[in-house]
Amino acid sequence: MTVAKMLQASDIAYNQIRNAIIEGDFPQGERLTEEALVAFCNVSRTPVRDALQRLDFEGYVVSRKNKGVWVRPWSLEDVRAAYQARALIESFNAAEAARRITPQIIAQLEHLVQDMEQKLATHADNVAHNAGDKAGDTTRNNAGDNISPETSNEAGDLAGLFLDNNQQFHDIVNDTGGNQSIRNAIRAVTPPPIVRRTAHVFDRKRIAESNDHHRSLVAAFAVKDSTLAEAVMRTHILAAASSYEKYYAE
Amino acid sequence: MTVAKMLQASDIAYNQIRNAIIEGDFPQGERLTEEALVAFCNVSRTPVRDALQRLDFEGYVVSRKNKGVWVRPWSLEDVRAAYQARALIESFNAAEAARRITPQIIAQLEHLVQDMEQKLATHADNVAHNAGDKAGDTTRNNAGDNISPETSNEAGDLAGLFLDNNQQFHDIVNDTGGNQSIRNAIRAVTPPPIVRRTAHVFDRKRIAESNDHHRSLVAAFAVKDSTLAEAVMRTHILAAASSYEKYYAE
DNA sequence: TTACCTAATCCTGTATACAATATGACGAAT
DNA sequence: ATTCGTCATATTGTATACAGGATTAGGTAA
Repeated sequence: MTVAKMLQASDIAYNQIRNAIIEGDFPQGERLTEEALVAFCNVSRTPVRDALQRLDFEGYVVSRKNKGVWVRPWSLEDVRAAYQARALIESFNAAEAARRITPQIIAQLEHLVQDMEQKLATHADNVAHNAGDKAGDTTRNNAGDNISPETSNEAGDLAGLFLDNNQQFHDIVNDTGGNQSIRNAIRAVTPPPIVRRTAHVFDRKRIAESNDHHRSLVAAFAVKDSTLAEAVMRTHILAAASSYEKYYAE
Repeated sequence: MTVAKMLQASDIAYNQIRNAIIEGDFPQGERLTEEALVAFCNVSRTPVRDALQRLDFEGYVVSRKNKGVWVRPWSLEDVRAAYQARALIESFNAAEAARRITPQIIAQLEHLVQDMEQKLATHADNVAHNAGDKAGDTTRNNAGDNISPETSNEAGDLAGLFLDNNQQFHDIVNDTGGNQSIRNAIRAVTPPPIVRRTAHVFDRKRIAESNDHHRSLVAAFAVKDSTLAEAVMRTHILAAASSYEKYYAE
């Protein structure tokens, strides 16, 4: 019995505002008044305020007490810092994941790698950047019983497909590390706006390269080589940072 | 002109609930209904909900959508994980701090070390554990123009004095590292409830030892030895974890 | 007795009116 | 002309009433 998942107002607000920021409808640095967002989302101020607090935590907006909320600007320096931090923490966690890995998890990762490979073979280059607001499940916090979807694209362009695939891959690896604090730290240094922007910067060649990193990581896991896993993960993340820099240098 | 700082309702709720959790008035695992907190704090549900969202982010409570909020239980395993993560990230940041250090910052750190040394000399052992709710300034988010006080004890026992001193020391070092993402990550793996609990576990000998670590760190900074600074910081944090484990083994 | 269904109750989510604070414009005094 | 103070306006913070989902108790059927 599929009951047509009912979305709560705070989730509607969260999804719509987040999506507008990602799509650039609300430019960086722009002020977001609650009143305007109420009109934009068709919900009341209470869920809008809830959503803004979440978006603040996740780095989409900056909020100043009694003043208001602005779309968070990300300087190149900010992005560099985020990737540097992520390289440190996520590679550390990859080493631990290599120690705890199981055949089942390896199979899941392998499936994702092959899936992406197939998509690379069958899809044409950059089609369009439509990220629908297709009402996924929601999460209230980072430890609830609902799992955040982070979904964005289901039949979209290659970059969107890669974004989802990559997200799933990293989620599995990060979970395998097993340390909840590390997971929180990774979340803190993996700002969704940047991940999304970076993915959309990737061309076919870069996506293929990234998938190759995933394949190498699976190979390291298969022999439980934690040192190699750590190095591959660091390479994978720093390469993404490099691509981002290169793209924005133009 | 000191105008007797006016506290907003959401801050009152935040401070009172947090303090009650720290003091153990709300035991781990206990459910906190909004209604009860309204009575406890004498503010309405709106600021109570704001406070709960903040406390959720900071690890004081866990929140489940449409269900409610519970005081977060910290298992020994959770604490171990937090310290392991903190050792990784904060020591990395200490290395960067060593590269960016200035004479002014060294002077500040030195002052804190000497201040603590004097307190060690003049204060008697464990007096009492009173952590007043003395209405400090507040912060809305982690990037606002208000600075979080994190104050807890001004004329209290030695452990309380150490807690403040230690907090200030680490804040300065962490800020010196300069990478905002790393700072966020450190925040994510430095759960205030655990830091406070650990500090109250420290006896005079452990406090002195900890202050010695601070002194060693300052020495490493003075010669800009980033490798040494990293190692000292790791030692400092893992030693705290060890003390915590030892204490709770009894 | 046990499993399941129903209904009453509790509690969280939402809307909205009101209060307090910040912002900007206008005018007076220097 | 410039600075400062005051007032009007805009916007955030708070209180509270209402709506809807979740939990539990009671009762009925197997």
